[in-house]
Amino acid sequence: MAKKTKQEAQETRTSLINAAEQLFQQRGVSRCSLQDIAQAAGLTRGAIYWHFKDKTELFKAMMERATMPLEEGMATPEAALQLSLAELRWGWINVLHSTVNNERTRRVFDIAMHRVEYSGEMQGLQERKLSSLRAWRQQNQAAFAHAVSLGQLPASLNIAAAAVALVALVDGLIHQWIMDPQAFDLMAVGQASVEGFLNNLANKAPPLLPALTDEERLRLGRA
Amino acid sequence: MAKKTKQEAQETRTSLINAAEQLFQQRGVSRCSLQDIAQAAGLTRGAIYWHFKDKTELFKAMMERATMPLEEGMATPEAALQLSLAELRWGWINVLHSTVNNERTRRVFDIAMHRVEYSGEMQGLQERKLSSLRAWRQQNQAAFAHAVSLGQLPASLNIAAAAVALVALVDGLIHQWIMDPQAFDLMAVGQASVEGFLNNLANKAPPLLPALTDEERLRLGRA
DNA sequence: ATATATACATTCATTGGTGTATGTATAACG
DNA sequence: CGTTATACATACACCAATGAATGTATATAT
Repeated sequence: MAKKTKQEAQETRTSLINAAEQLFQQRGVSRCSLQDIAQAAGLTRGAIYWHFKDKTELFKAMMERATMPLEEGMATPEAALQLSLAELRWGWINVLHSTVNNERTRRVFDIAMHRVEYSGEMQGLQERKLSSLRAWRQQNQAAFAHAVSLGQLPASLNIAAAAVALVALVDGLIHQWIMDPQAFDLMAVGQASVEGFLNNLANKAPPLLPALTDEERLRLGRA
Repeated sequence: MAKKTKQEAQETRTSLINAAEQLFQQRGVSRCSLQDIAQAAGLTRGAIYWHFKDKTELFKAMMERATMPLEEGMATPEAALQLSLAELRWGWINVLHSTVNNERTRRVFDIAMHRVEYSGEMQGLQERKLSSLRAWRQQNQAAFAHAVSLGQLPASLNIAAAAVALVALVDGLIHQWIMDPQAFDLMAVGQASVEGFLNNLANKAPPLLPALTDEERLRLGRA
């Protein structure tokens, strides 16, 4: 077959990634062959091996294309030190928004969460995800520290724990929603949850719950 | 080779599951063969095919063994209607506790979250997980409704959204901790988060954050 | 005590997938 | 306008893994 224009070559590359994205989600990464992907794109394995070293590299390219725009939305570590709580909320809302409204983001989240095994060659991707998580925690913690310095939040606040919890909250919401999108309105519940969380960091209401009883503490002792 | 006692047969069965549990976590489910598992258990594939139909059934048996004790800890739908917030908190703390202290629970969570693809034969397992999630939400929502009826929580509370958020919070915390256990103390942060969440459901503090600006709302309009 | 079902081990046939080597028509370049 | 690098398609060799078939020694039931 004939050589294509550089322009056309890029188009086949993206169409390969598109096909991979679809099939990865449908059948799982390890359960669809390069043959399947090439065929779905109307090409052959030759095209894949020309553009990518192997399936792992194809997968990485697919992830990169989808996560790059999201990571650009993150503040730099220095900028995070000046982040206001309103800006922090805005960042989270943006994440939720692109999760709900960007089909590609949704698909790739689904793939990253349920259709791939993070072992062997893919191990590096989990560490990448981990460092991304750490960055989110850092950003939130910095914003909390800033709010404390402004007196918006009490100095007694455990900002590290609060950052972990807020990241967990949103991550968990997205997780649940990807699994079952019609279970709830991610934008509505997400926005309310984040705002509720942030608002409640400031107040010192009397605890509704009594402390754990001695018996309960004891029962935690056994494995 | 010789026939074994029923007692011994059960022991080989569990040792097969043990080996699978280890290898699934280390290499990922699809990346370790039945040969690998049998060998790790000091047996052959014959033993596996005797006790299990195929790898999927072996996997299911492994999951079942680990998740059964956890699901027993859940209240029945009728009992959930009478659940107090303190009992709800106790349930969550128990989940956190067995996540931290039970090595098997930890391993299986790791496998279920990062070392398996929920496609094809495994699809059913995702739906199982989904129904489990729904059950948790239902249980929490019922407890919230009960607390509202007792006047402990305001009638204006969106109990469905609150249930979603609380499940997401704990799920997200466990998720993050499994990925990076030394990042934070799951028991401490988890307990504080759950208690904070529940306590804050009751109060009506003035919002710290201003409403979204018109410009922000506009920016959400575009994809 | 004999027969039968059990609890595996061993062997075999098949296959789906990978990586590479090779072919080839044509853009791109000088 | 000829040459070369490009952008694939095609063909080939090579497992690694599966599932089923078969073998076999011994609990277990009767």
